[in-house]
Amino acid sequence: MHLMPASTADIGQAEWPDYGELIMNIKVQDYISVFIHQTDLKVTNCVKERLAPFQLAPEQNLIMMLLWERDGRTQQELSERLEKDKTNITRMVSSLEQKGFIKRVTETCDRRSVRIFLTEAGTALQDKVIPVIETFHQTITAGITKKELDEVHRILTKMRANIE
Amino acid sequence: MHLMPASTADIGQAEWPDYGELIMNIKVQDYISVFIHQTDLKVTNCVKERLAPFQLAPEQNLIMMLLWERDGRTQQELSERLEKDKTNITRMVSSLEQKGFIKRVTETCDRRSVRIFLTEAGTALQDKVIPVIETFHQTITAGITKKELDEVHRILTKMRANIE
DNA sequence: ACAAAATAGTTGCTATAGCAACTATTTATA
DNA sequence: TATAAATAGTTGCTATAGCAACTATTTTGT
Repeated sequence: MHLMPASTADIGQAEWPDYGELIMNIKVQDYISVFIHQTDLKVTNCVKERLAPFQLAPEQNLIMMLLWERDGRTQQELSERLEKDKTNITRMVSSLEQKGFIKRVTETCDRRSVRIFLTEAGTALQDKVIPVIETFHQTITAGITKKELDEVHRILTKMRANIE
Repeated sequence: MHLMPASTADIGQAEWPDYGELIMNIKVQDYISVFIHQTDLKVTNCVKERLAPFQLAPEQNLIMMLLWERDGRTQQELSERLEKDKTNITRMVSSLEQKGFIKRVTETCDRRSVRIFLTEAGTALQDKVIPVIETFHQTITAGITKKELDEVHRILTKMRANIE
């Protein structure tokens, strides 16, 4: 029984649009999808702030993390690992290239592919950024047990499965 | 102890970049923030698909839901209710206006404000869209108990609080 | 009453996301 | 082998998000 926002669902009433004028405390935030979205925005903004000193946007940072692990990956590889559209990868890689953190090298044996390598500046960033990311994750999960995190993960996974 | 992705955190090792080459199953998805983000994208895309037949984008739909409850709201009001930047509201309202779902009326007693009213087309949309949204929420929460939803809500709220 | 401050909206910029359509290159196949 | 199909990447378009800076209007404070 979760079709309606929690505030009305527990008292088991009819469809909410019918009494929109009567119960004014209905909020779109009561929809779990909206709540997840707003949470995501707050989380992303926090990461954005913390990475701003390094000229690294949050999603660009994910690319850098993969490259710090091992560079010379193709955009295709980055796209698969990050589960992002290849067009987004193209644009993020372009941005990282403009900032001088990576360079693109066309693959000789398959000239369709581009391999991404870290520049010195890009490599140097690792020791500064990784601690920031770790501190962020310590902060956001403070006072939350592994069991609770697993529970959130499990239920969000179920929601993903529910919508295919 | 959640600074590292779950796969390495349980065995209590040092910083992950140091053995990136050895343990290849580290995924950025193991970070709860990334997982939440990807979940949000999947959820949003599902809503987007279901609302596409009505020429309504997901966030535009939230504005419509507030207006179906009661129209004549100012953009300021919409901004506060949806916790969105006023610039986003301006652009979403412009889009809804272009599609002919709403009209803007400048407030006579305070000519800085604009009140948003539904057009006939916008009003007519309610009966078609609300069932789609309700079905979506039934679908995404299928097999998930109220207790589980509350737990997710509680823990996500704690994460929000952790980052202010 | 008048200047300063606050408020409501708009526009420009960057970053992200995802679809469609395109180029270039490689592979598969008749 | 010539052609079709697949693959890698790019560009254009729309939608969202948030910051900075701007206009217009109203309210405050002296």
